[in-house]
Amino acid sequence: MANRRAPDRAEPQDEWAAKIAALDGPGRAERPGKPPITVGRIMDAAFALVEAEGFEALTMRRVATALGTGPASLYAHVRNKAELDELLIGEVCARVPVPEPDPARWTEQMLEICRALRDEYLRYPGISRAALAAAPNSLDALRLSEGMLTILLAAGVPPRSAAWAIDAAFLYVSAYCFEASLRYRPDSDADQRVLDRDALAERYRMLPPDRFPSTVAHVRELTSGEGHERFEFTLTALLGGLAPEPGPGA
Amino acid sequence: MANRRAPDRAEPQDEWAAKIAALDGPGRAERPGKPPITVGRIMDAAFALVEAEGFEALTMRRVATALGTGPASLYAHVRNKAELDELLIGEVCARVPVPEPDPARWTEQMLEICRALRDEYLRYPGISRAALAAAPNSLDALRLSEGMLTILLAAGVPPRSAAWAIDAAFLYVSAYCFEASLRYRPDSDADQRVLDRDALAERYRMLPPDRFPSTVAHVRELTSGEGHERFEFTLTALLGGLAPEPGPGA
DNA sequence: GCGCGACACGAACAGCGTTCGTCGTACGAA
DNA sequence: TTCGTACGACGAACGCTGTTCGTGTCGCGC
Repeated sequence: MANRRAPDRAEPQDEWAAKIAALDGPGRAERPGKPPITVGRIMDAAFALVEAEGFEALTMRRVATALGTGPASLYAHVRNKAELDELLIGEVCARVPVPEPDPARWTEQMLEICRALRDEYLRYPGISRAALAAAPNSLDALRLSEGMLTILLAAGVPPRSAAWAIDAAFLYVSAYCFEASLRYRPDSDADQRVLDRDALAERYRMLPPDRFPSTVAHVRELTSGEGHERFEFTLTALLGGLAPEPGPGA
Repeated sequence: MANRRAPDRAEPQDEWAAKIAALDGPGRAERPGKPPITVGRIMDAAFALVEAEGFEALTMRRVATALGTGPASLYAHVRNKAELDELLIGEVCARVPVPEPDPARWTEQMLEICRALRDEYLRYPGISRAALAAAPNSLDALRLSEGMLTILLAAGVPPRSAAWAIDAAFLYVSAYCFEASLRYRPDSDADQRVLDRDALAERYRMLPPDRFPSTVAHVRELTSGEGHERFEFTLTALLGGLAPEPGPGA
């Protein structure tokens, strides 16, 4: 009864409560005396694997091998691969600092959070795919959400707009990183489906101008964007639409 | 030599040219006299499968079974599962109508395209995951991109902003549909990881108010959004940041 | 010293994408 | 008409995935 494996349907609400209760406990208590297999060790191995070879290489078997054991051993500490994914995303979110709200700098503060999350995602190529699926299910992600919400509310953004904008920002950051991790695959020459900018521009230029006049006329703009300029552009535009009315009324 | 299977590295530029050249040919010419296995029949079976059981069920084996054959037979007409995915995404994009640019209604016209694409994506649950990977590699997707670009340029949006906004809009629509297809899984009771709105609100309310003050104070806004209100909100905000200066200057 | 429970693990199952080699057939050449 | 050939279709298999069952083995409490 104690170890009863939940039917994957009724229990999660209880687990959620347990997670919340554990908030005040010793965070991530890892006894240094014990050498055996742990959730922490599993996560470390998983992170190392993703960092080195990308999210596609994150396999229960490979994690187990990295830990010097078989795949079955992992399932005593992690219910699923999906749960492992969620744990990784949670840890990534936990690493993102949330600044104290400063209403004068709310846009910049939002960008700081998104940038930090982006960099953390990009450090583990492809991991954002898991984030797209698991985003709102983690307490650590909720911590980020809470931080953003506080910043936006303090800046005077209406609650509904703030809530929806946070959702959109999360979604965009994840999708951006996912796409970036596809484009930016240095080693794996196996599946070079995505093109670098020059090849893309070349392809655009090959298009028939009568059918794609705007595209061929603006190849440069379509393929422009150094570093994370597009990232900044999109989030700035998104947040710009939220600008509250600071002056006359309240 | 004629049937030389490309090393997956050098040829795609030629294939791209071939696709462009085929633009003027008889579109999707499918001889009604021949009953054998065709790319068209493969795509039809694939669409039916995804529509009925979601993108996860889209398997080479299942497509082959639906066609009354073995999986190996498909590889004569489709190089990869990835190529099959791209074909499906292309077909989906091809179904989205692109309106004639009307500078007075540019925002609404952009929304029309995005809504049509969204509905097409949502008709095939989870297919947008493939879109996130394959977006800019298809001529049909480029047709949409061209249409949006023309609309934005005609409205006076600066080219660089237009190009980047189109990218962001594509990305958002795909990510939105991907997330929606996760939340909205009617039949499969196997993996009920994602919660409906009530359960989510309940979880939010269980949070400790001292740690998540803004979240618990605005549960209603965080879980609100009937239908596609969030979709409209985000795209409107994104496009709102592009509003050109129609008046004084040029 | 003994027993019991919890943890670890080897082996296996079902399914995936993909490839190899063979088979059948249908068409062009003689 | 008959043969040769070439090509589309396919059965079987490979290596991989996530996951589970039953067994083993270790260490702690009594």
